[in-house]
Amino acid sequence: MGNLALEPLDRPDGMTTHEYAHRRLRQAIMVGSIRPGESLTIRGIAEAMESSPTPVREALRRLSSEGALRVLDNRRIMVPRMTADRFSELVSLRSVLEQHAARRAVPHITERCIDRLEEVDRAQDEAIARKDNAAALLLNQEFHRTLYSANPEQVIMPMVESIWLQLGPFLGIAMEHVAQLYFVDRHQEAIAALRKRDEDAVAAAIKADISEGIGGFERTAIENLLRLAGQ
Amino acid sequence: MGNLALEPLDRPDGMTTHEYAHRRLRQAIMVGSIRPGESLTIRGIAEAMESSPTPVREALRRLSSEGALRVLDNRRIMVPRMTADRFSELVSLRSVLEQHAARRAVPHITERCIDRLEEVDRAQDEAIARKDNAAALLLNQEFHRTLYSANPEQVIMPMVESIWLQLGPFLGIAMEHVAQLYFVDRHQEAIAALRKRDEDAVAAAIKADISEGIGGFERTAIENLLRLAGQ
DNA sequence: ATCTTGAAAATGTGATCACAAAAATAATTA
DNA sequence: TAATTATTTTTGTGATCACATTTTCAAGAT
Repeated sequence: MGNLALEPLDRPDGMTTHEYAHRRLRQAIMVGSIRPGESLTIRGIAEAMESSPTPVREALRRLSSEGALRVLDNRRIMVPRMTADRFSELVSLRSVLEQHAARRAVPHITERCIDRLEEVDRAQDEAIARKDNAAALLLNQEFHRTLYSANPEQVIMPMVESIWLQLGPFLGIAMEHVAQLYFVDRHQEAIAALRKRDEDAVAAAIKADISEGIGGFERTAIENLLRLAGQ
Repeated sequence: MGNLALEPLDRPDGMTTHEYAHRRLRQAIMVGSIRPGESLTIRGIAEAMESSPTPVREALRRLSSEGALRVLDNRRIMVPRMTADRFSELVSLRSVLEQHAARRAVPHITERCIDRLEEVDRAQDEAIARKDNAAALLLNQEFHRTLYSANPEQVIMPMVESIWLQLGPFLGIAMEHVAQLYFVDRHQEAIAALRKRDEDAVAAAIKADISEGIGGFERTAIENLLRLAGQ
């Protein structure tokens, strides 16, 4: 069980063990470095991160509540397999959810916040230029997160993250089989709309960003990809 | 810590202890029988349900990932306090989410499923007639759940349940201070639309059901209610 | 009386252990 | 050789314990 794709992570002190385990597993799943169907064992993970079953089990339970993991009848835990139907369900929900999140953020947007968005977008462009898919993926998420988090009342963000978490494994597969992920960037469009505080335009930009990005996969392409990956 | 409003629940055999604890706490929160601000202790709950800290802690972690509980900096766990802003955020998200869930369910609706909806709606009307708020609440949820679950690909339902979970405590307060909850019933309208497989009409019915139901609380009414409840 | 200090109790956290169920492997039989 | 059974190992689960932090409460000082 040493083959677990779990990169060590920065651990601020005061952070509990279960919290650390949660973040590490979460990130691994989010960028697709744990293959769907691969079964995770509590002891294996505990050993890999030099702790004990108790906090790892707590982390796994949280992740299963977040939709990132599925508990089978055998009580074995794994990253859920992707299907074309599930994918389409996830993408359509993502679109609706993030459009709504964007709208609800607009009234709270500050110039300071827009500057930060520009900055993140620039960093993402650099990551794309140097063909660093994983970094670009994380920076893309960072962009969206920064936008939606302008709204101080955070009830939507956890759900958006849950969607990302569920799409993660598919992105991992896509990155393995497609040399270079095609990144769409409607971010500048979103930023321009934000400057004008135009909710409809912001929502439209987000919708386009999603539907042309991850939503751009054709159904048959997905089925082929999944077949190729032996799912 | 014996004053925990935790009614025992049916426990099918084979159900794990942490799962049982999770369901029991979840239901208590959902119908608003745990007061926001009341701090929950692991040992207290473990004692109340005659088990030990380990599985209870797992249940609490899951519930916090589901948005039902909040972990403070002191690591104490409590039901989040409601605010007028958070309430409005929750209701608007609920509306968007459930309209989408309803639309995605329509293509999968069967006659058998509509019959079941009729049945649940009838049961809810009976509960309302005998002024049993808690039962009516659960049956109302059952109606919505049955509808959305017609869609076999279940990625939306957990999020809808998360919203319900977060609104639960407020409903508990409302039930304490308003003698009788005013139940809106756009269910017949939804059923009629379902028979015609009219997505727009179904979504409209759900939207009305929510906005005239829990969404019908005026902002000032909510603030007064919360002040009254000492929140 | 109010505030401060110190001890005692309560609480969250994580490691460990025992047990039962499941999976994997070895041995046996047809 | 293939299928079946028996044995061993692995794994999930939950109770318990030790430790550190927090909270509570009582005694003392200002």
